Amino acid sequence: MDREIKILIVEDDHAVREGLNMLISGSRGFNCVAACASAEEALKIIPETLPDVVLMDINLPGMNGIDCVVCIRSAHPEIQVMMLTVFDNSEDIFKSLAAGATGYLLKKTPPAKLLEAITELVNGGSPMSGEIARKVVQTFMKPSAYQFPDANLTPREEEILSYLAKGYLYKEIANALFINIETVRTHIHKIYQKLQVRTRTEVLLKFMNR
Amino acid sequence: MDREIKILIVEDDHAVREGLNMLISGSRGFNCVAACASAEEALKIIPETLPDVVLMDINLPGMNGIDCVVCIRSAHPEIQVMMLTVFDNSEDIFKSLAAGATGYLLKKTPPAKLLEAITELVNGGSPMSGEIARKVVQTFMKPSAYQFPDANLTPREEEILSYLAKGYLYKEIANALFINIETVRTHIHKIYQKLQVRTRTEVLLKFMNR
DNA sequence: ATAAAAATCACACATTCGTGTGATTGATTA
DNA sequence: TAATCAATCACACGAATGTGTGATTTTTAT
Repeated sequence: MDREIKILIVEDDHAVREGLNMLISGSRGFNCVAACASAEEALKIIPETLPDVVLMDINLPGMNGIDCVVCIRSAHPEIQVMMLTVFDNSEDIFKSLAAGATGYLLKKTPPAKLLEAITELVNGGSPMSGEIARKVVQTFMKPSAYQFPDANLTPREEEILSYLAKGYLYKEIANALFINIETVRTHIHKIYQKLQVRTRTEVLLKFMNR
Repeated sequence: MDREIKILIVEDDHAVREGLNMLISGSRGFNCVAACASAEEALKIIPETLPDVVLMDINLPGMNGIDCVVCIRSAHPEIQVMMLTVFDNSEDIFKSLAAGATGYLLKKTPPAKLLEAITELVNGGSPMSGEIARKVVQTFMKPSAYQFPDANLTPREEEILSYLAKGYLYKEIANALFINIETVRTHIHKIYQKLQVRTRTEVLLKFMNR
């Protein structure tokens, strides 16, 4: 890890782009291999420059940053993409992560923190601004934290529920647990009563956020 | 934010517990209000001490740390819990977050980073060790994102799919769209072919991540 | 030791779901 | 204009699911 980190910037605002360029180029261990003003330009240059990290704005003319991430990651899965944007709304965050971004910083991040985050990114981390991380973490809380704990499911019921939620057929659950399918049906019947649902689909919807 | 941050430690290993206690007590702006060796002890002391932050080990005698988080958060939702453990397996991570923990650090975290993370926690962030954050972020990446957009669903099929994903029965979809249930079945049959699935549950699982 | 809870299996019935095949109508397009 | 596609409806069959009721065994808790 004593090689310079090759960075490519995608940012349509000229001033911001050049600011980032100077910051990176002027920092030991970091090398800015390109600074693009559009997603299209970046996609063209990436095969030639093969950066380690892409700093990606979301709001771009033409193709947006999130779709650009999809393109980059499908062609070069080893490239780490860090979103760098002013948007902190949930939709952008989760679309970005779903698209394959592994970091998400807000533009207000101070320069030193940005460089630190880039380093963490190439070292297998996923740096996020505080409020971003909180939103990400909170998505794990809702379903299981509110409804399920008070449903008072027994350990066995929890176990069967987990198979149910994975889409296993009753007979498959029975095979996996070495019990009769009738037993599976009995358990699921009780689970449904406790969770106040009537179908497997409703269970799935409870796992998600409605 | 000029008040001292009140911290409660739950950690069964005596040496680690005292080490943390000394670190916190010896740092300006941090105040260790209690250091407990078990979850039960913590639950008893919390109402008296009302900490801002709880540092929680997972592997504890008696009640484990994750269940302890559930108890704490249900009684005191304003208390922030940071897991502090040697375990970095996915199950512990996601159970902890589901239980309501908002931070997750590994024990190898250096003291300065730990204090920084506690500060970030009370400021609305969700500090995580690098490899933890990466695992969390990766759950949002969907391989299904490839198949869905290009599945070439017609507008009507998309519409019916949306009802399907909401858990509507076939007959309910038919009523909502003023069409015959047979038509619904035909559409769904084609949708399943295009999405390469065999059950409604598999569709839901495609919507989710894995 | 006894009561309660959890886990197991059984049977019957009705509903829902997924598949296969086929047909009609209207709109789009080559 | 002919071919294609989207949307509609129909029928039949089997698989899977959900419900109700009841029973036995094991484990846990009081």
